[in-house]
Amino acid sequence: MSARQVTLAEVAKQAGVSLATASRVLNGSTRQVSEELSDRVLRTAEQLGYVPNASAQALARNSSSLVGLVVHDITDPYFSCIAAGVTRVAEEAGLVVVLGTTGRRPEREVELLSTLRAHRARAVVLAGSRTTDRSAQSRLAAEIDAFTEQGGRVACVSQAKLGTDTVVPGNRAGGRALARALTELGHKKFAVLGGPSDLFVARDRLAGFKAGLADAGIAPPVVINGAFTRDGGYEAALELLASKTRATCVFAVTDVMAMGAMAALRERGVRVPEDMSIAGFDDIPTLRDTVPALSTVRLPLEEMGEIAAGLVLDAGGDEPRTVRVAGEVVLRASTAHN
Amino acid sequence: MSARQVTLAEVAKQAGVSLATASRVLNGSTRQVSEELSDRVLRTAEQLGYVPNASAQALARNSSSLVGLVVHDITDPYFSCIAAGVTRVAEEAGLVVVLGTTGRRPEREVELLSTLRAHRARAVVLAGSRTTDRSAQSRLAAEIDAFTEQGGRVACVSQAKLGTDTVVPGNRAGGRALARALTELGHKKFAVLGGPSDLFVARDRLAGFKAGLADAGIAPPVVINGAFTRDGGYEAALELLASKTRATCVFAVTDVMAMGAMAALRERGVRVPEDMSIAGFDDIPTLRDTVPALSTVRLPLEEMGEIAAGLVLDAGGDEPRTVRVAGEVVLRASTAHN
DNA sequence: GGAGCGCTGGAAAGCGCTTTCCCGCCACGC
DNA sequence: GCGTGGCGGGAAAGCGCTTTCCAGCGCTCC
Repeated sequence: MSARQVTLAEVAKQAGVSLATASRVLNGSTRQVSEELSDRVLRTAEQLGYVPNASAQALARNSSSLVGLVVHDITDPYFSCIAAGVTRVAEEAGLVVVLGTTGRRPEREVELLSTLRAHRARAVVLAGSRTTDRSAQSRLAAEIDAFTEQGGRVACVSQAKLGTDTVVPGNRAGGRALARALTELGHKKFAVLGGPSDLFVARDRLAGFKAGLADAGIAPPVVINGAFTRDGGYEAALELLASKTRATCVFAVTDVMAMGAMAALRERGVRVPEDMSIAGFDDIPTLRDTVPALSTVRLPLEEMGEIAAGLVLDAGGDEPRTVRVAGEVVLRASTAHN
Repeated sequence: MSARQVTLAEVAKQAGVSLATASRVLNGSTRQVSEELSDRVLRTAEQLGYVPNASAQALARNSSSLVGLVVHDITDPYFSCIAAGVTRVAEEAGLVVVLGTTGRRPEREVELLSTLRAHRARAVVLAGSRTTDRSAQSRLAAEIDAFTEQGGRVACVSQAKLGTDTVVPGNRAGGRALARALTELGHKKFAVLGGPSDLFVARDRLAGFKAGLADAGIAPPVVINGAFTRDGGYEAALELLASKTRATCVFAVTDVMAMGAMAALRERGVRVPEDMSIAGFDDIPTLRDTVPALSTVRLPLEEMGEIAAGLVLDAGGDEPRTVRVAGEVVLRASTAHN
């Protein structure tokens, strides 16, 4: 194995031109090369099966064709949708996506960023949501600085106070609109399965929801925090039931949590929506066919990924840019009139 | 921006040692370095925030720390689960995962492999399923050869006759076992929503299913082919209904297709499982909470990703290895006695 | 008709790192 | 006492590419 690798030098020699000329032909430089030589080089390269060594190019050019993508958990459809958007844009731009997963550990995010820096990634999209953990935040900020210092660009999806380009979904506005829609169905007593309290996304959705209830002059909801996962929703729902709170409508800050919650309700014989209405947030495509269909706030997740990738790939000014993406309330069968 | 990048040379100079020594300290070489110098180098590196330039390392060592992962569609939970397994193992090994998506275009797979080759990726996991398309296969095989020639390793998930390491899920056996389980429920008339006819995964599951029916002395099923997606399942189910076939049980070769099919049935007023039983294949975790709960064949998807990554990362002999992974029939509420 | 210019091609200097090779030093053994 | 290894340190030769700089050439323009 390991047959000698074809190098530019070999192509050049075979084609009877200099290294410089071969390089110019095979990698669109500004310089012109006569058609004759150009043809010869192209043909030889083709024939030898030449593939440029990306590491060498990266080293010589001091910039690679790597784009980082950092998510908490790629099996979470929220992230996989964003990932799809990011990869599409990156691939169109001829770049290659490096996927890192943090497992929701903030320090892992820092590590990944550092690795990406080592690889001289040209840009990074941070899709994991920020937390209120001060020290984690500051270490992350330091890494981000180091990264941008080096000429790399960084964009975040969802809330971030990191001075980077950001795609901000309308978490608060969405939560608020959802609350209003639900009050219009006649509900008066709400509960919220709120995700980890230190997560900005969760906090914003909750805050918006509370504001929406307040708008309608309705009492604040009972809030039960839990993990940002299916199981988190499940546990939180059980806790809600155990607490004997008399809510008629539950808002889970995530579709995935809502799924877990519905499972819990079902197990306990609570019918949705007859006994309890439930709504989520995100409108995960994979979950659209569930029964009862989940009321939620639709976020254009793939598009958000695309936007983030777009931001991070075209240079832009020094000003951090912010793109707001609105959520749209979608009422389906999981919420009923009360 | 773009403050000068800290290089090994600077660290070495600051620490008052040679480049060689600094390199040896900072990248576990076989050579020993005295504790004193070692400490000095480490401290200086730390202090200067030195991060090795991965491209330069890759170039000098002629091997990178990149692992490729090629999937058709990262939003498909089947692939995202596998991706999770692959990334976990790769990250534990200190490697970095490059994610490529093909959008189910075979030529894109070839392109990606070529890109990965350019990056001197040390290994690639091909998770997309193979088709019967001869020419696409042969071009892919050529790229795989080129890749391995260069010292890279390749592993495939699911059926592949490509001479690479492979993780083979028990598609046929699973289909067969499922068929038997369903006949034991008393069903006699089956339909299959079969996915694209040129896809090995689909064919195998179908073939196994047919074999299982034959085992039970039951007539072959009506087969309706469609795309390997939710919408494919939806369309196929509509077609099935339109065909007036009198099946009491439908097998969709994929959970995702089964979801689409259930949606179609529901829309048409066909109750599951009362009027029609339905089963899928894969046991996608995200879909486990659907109602009615989907009967299926469970595949340990994440584990399959882990295994594939494991195969591809530890050198192994020249013999292509094959790891078989069994599917386990899980009957739930979507299939009823007949 | 010669100075100046634009254009193409090639030589060569890096890019930041690894690794070979060599050198000096210090036991150690006879 | 002196050859012999072994060992830690450094100089320097690459790894495969890009890009600067220069040389040569055919023009145009006074």
